[in-house]
Amino acid sequence: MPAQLSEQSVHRMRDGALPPRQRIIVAARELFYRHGVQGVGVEAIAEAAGTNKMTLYRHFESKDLLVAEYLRGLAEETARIWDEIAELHPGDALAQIRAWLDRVGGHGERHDASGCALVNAAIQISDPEHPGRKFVESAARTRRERLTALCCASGLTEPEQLADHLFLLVEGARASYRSVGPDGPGAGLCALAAALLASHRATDHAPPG
Amino acid sequence: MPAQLSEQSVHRMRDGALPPRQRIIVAARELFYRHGVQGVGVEAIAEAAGTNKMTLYRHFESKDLLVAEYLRGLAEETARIWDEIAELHPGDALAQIRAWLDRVGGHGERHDASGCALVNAAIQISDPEHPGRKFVESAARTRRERLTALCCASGLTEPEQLADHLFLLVEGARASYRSVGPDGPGAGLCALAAALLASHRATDHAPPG
DNA sequence: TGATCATGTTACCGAACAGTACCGATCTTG
DNA sequence: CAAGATCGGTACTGTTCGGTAACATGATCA
Repeated sequence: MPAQLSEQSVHRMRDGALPPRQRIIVAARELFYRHGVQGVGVEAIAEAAGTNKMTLYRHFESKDLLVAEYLRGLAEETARIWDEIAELHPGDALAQIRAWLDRVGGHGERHDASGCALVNAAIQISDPEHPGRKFVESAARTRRERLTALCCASGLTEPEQLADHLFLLVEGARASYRSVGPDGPGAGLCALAAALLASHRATDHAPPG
Repeated sequence: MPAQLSEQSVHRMRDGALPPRQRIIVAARELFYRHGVQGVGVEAIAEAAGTNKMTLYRHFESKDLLVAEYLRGLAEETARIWDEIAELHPGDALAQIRAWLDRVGGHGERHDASGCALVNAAIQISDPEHPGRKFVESAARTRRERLTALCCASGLTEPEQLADHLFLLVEGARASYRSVGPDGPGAGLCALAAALLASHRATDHAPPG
């Protein structure tokens, strides 16, 4: 087995484009998200990547492992988003929570986020032994842990409960985004979350307003 | 086209079992939910229904229309659940809300509910012209309207906001159920919803008892 | 210059898929 | 009993799918 990245970086400058492996991942990310993991074939991915099926199979030994790589990339992006937010608001847990809500909940045009795609994929993968499931679960666990840690550090009351509450709100907004559409109940997510944060300010529950 | 239901009820008593059309619907409901609309073929459905593909196609002219019928049944069940809850707690909007939360959120063993399956199916159906999409959308709209109406009738503050809040919580719990598992943040849904209802009791934080 | 490696291309395989034709058995109803 | 309908079983079509074999091309590097 030769090294992959170093060898490819040699071939990367062929015509200024990305190497085929990267193009395949980009295309897979788009198509898997739009049509579902089961709704798109490897040939369509290869074509969208500007290559062919054979080259795809030279880089991914099966479609399941390509799916796993797709999910691994999404989980990685999720973790990266948390890091970026932490760097943007160092030491300010509440600001980090708000930034996260803005990022994952402010889906006017943006749904390139990872959480929703991970959940969607998890729904479509019924096999519990699928090589990609562990990335879905680890991403969900990471997200929950980091959100809980932020809530604890923010000084708000009942942080664990608040973290789960925020988690469910965001996940619900994303889930309903496809079935109800962008005008659904998810549109008011930011307002709801803001009210929720306000209600966890004091020792007692205060109504939002 | 001959009448369907009357002709079939004649054949219903063949050996005490359901007629094949009903068996197909039951099997499709189970398999579509477990493996996804795209993850199960018509032959597997027919076999699970104790019949064969030919009989299936005598009752459903295509797989897409079988999927549509599946979604129509789910939407119908959603509406029926609301009616049952209304009959169980007549005139008591708050009790109806609590009953709904218990029903759709108290998923220890039960996930025969329809909302989650509808959302899951919506995710897997990328084609906006699919004959089943209208049932998904109408079910979501119905659920939101009825929940909003209940919140308005309950005398709680900011009913529309509360309705969307509850909707997102429940939807988030169901969405995370598959990716995170039953021990995920959805486990505390009932407690979260109870606290949310309490926080919407009065204009100011002064619960009567 | 020649060896090497990744890539592109075409063709192919076996399986599964949606959907159909046909036949025989069974049941209801006249 | 006979007509008519449904149902089950088998076999079939054409397509698409995941995956592979074989060969040609073009770039890199010794």
